Amino acid sequence: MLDDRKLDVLRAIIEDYVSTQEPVGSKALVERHQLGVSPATVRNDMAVLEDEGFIAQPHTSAGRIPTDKGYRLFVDRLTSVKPLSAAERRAISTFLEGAVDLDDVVQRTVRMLAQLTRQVAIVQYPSLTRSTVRHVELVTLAPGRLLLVLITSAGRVEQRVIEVSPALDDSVVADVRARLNALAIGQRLADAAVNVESLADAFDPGDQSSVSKIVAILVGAFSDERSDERIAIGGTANLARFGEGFESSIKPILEALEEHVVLLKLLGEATSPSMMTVRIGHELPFEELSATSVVATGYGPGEETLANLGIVGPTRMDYPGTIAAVRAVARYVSQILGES
Amino acid sequence: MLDDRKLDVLRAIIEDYVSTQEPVGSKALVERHQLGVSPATVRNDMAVLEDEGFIAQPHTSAGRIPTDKGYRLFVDRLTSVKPLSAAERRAISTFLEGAVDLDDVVQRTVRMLAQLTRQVAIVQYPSLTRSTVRHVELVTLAPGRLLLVLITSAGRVEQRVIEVSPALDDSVVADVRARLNALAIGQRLADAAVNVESLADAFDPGDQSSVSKIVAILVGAFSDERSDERIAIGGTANLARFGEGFESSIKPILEALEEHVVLLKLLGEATSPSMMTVRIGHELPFEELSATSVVATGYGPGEETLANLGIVGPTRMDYPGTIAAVRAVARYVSQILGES
DNA sequence: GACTGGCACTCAGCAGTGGGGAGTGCCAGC
DNA sequence: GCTGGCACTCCCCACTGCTGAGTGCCAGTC
Repeated sequence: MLDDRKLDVLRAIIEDYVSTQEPVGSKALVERHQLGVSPATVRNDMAVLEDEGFIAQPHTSAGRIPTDKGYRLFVDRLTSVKPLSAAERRAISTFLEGAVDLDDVVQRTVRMLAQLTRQVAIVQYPSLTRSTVRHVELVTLAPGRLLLVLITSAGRVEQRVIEVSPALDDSVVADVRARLNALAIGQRLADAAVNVESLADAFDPGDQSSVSKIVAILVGAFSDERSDERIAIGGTANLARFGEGFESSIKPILEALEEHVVLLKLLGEATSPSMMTVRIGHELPFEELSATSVVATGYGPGEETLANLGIVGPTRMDYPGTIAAVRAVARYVSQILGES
Repeated sequence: MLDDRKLDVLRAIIEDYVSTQEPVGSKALVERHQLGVSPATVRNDMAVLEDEGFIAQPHTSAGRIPTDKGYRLFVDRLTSVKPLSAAERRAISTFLEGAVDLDDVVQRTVRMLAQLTRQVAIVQYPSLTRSTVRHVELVTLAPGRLLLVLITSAGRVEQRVIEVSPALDDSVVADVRARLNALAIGQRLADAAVNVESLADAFDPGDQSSVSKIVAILVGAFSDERSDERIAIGGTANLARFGEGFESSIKPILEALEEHVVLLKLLGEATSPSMMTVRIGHELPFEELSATSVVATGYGPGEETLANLGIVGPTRMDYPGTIAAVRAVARYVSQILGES
């Protein structure tokens, strides 16, 4: 049904449309690509492609534009990821390596991604619940006033100030700290939460209520899903670039960017770092975003996915280039997180 | 030169233009406002106002629109802040009081501000350098590996992991901690930095290099100007609302929002919490933002300014309402920060 | 002197018109 | 199965004339 030449025609249409943003006709197509056939032949192929739903005509006497289905076929079968240039790779790695803490890593990543893809970039902060405990610290600030610090494998630091009454002896605090660490270090946060739950039982009745409170707050920090929603956004200025007839699509995107819940859904369920998710137009679970595509992937050290990152842009985008950029950035971030 | 009626006319023009977004003519003006004179008279007044540069005509046979100078006069002399409704006040206070930590306070503030003003809201995180030290904590994570935690008066917590070699005895660590706190608590960060500088001299020669390192890192945290640049943005979706002819102005705004340096400049030098800064169109230090105004103020407990917050919107905005909202939000945040 | 009604004038915006051009579908021929 | 040719469609653009909102000015009135 779709022989090689028809696929070539589809590819050519998409490439031209992406770069010119205008419907492409048969004549222009043979001029710009070495298809080796005449416009008339291309027209016949186009008619077939249109029947199959891969391209469409905005109006009778216009060229063709790709449909979501056309982009889908293109992404799945007609393109191989084009590697980034050496200069780009170098730029990514040096820029990301300059980061001083997790916050900085995420900020830099989102910038880098926006710059490379010239789209709106979204980076989810490494999930707390999916990381492991590196260290728990508990210190007395003042009698009855404790500071609890939780450091995770991804370098995230959470702290809580706890008021306990009655106050705990320093020796008890030290004991709690030691036991907490013994039970939690190296565990995933969810497991650690279970492990520490009954810690208070081991203490003097007089201290139990205070210890319980500490444990409760630590468990709360372990499972704070608010922190899973933290997200960084960059490159919104690129939205203006989409423009010229794309203005109507910019509003729903801006709205989506405000709603972190929507964004998280767009980034999708955690995919493994080696997998790319590309969702095109109506494939997204939001009708208003029918002119929008999302390219996302997971990231994290090794094959473990800590969180997702990706970009949002018009369906009319350079998929090979974008996919390559997203993948490359995800790899570098993963690597950096692995090191620290 | 400008009698009361002319000022009334200017006020009426601004009010109508802000609500309709269209040039307003003399006839419409007398119909919608009780000016007590005929259109012809209004026309004469308008001619004077135009001569003085307070209003302008987009083209010969159109109504008038206010100039930046017109808005300026309006803001300075023709308007009194209209108080928020009781419901709005209640909404602000309950919403902000639900915040669990500083990050949350800032996030909620920016949301609230965007929602109330229907503009793009910007909130600068409480400045580190301008706050005082509440507590410094120093604990041993492992031999030669220390965790330094700095808690400021605004509730900000900064932490650093420090590797020292040779490792310090726990007793030395405790001593360092005690001395640091003695020197720093209650001080402004900048002063604290000076105070602790020569701390290392008091220790054994063998420990001095390690202590110096700790001090150096603490001083670094005290004066980390990166943290002064932290900013939260919200309500970008409101940009789309500006639209219809305002599209050309949306791009520079998006670009400004990307550049935190620009934003900080827009928010302006720290003004006291009781002062509002309104900068209109060309009064802003960026030419591209000539169709944009900024309403900003400082916030912080008491008369002390910790940082700024404000909104960015089209020059054509409801100044009285916006000023009232910004002021109210700033007060509530200040109050909340004062409590915690 | 200040206000008003009247009037001529200006000009953006809109609808209608018509040519040009890009692109198509189809068909007959190779 | 490909190609050249041809009739057809219809967007786009430039041009036109009209309408109406709005103005500036002037002479008249209180």
